Amino acid sequence: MSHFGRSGPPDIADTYSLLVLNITFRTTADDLFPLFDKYGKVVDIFIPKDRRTGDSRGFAFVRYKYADEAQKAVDRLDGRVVDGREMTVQFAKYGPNAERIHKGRVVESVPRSRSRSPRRRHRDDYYRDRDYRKRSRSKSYDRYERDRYRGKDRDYRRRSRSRSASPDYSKGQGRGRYDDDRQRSSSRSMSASPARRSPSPRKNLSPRKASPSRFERPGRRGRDGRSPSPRSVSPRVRPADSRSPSPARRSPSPRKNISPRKASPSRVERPDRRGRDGRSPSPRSVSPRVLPADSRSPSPRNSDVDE
DNA sequence: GTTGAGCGTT
Repeated sequence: MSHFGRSGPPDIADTYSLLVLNITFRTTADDLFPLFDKYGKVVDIFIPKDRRTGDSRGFAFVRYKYADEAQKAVDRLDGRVVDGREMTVQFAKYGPNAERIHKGRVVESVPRSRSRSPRRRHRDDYYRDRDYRKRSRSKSYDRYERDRYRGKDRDYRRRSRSRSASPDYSKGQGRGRYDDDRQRSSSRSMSASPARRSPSPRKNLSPRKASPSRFERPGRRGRDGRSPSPRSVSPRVRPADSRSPSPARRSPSPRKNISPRKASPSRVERPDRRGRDGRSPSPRSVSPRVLPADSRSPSPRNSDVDE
């Protein structure tokens, strides 16, 4: 039960919702309650869950009774490491009580310690979606549509951000994961210097921490920190493509290709977008014609141009 | 067992 015993939103007449982002997928309202309750009266905590899987989505809504307390919680708990993850606490913009917050002075009082600018776009989307829902007749259908659209949009944004290379690497964008993966992969060569992985590059602007690592649970932070991303699992492998014996032939097995001495730190971006996108759900070649050894067409053309 | 720059519950 995500709620505290009530089935549904409590009295939102005088409550102020806070949006808690970047929490672990296993963090529950019970875990967040003591944290937020310390700074004020928490009316309710709600953690949205996925309709399909039922798991947490990674964010939660904490309702405070008073705005000042909520703001204090935002100032204090924003950036706090919970369960090995740095959660982001801010006032909820969209929601049942958003109007109330907007009317009040809280909307302007938000310190916005961490400048998270790119958010207007989502707002637009949300409003657009909302409007669309009004026009739509089927509600449940719309829900699924929204979910689907959201996932797609999310993926697209991720790629865009990756290329944009925003200076504010809040979470490293998986850089640490890559390093870790590389390090583990090339166990023989310890060239990968893990010195670049900073625990928390962001500046903790919480001068006085009531309890820095009070609720931090030892031992659990390592599990989420190194979540292996499926994107970097296997580079594009071309089956049955032994033609064009170029000098730098890429052997079918990616493992061999990785030469230990070649410790070039140039992390080339793997254009795995199409791989993940699954643009071709239908196998273009169910039976990849196995090129016989005798019929190996030299094909001087560079077959690398696959883009 | 799986994700992650994200905004809501029958």
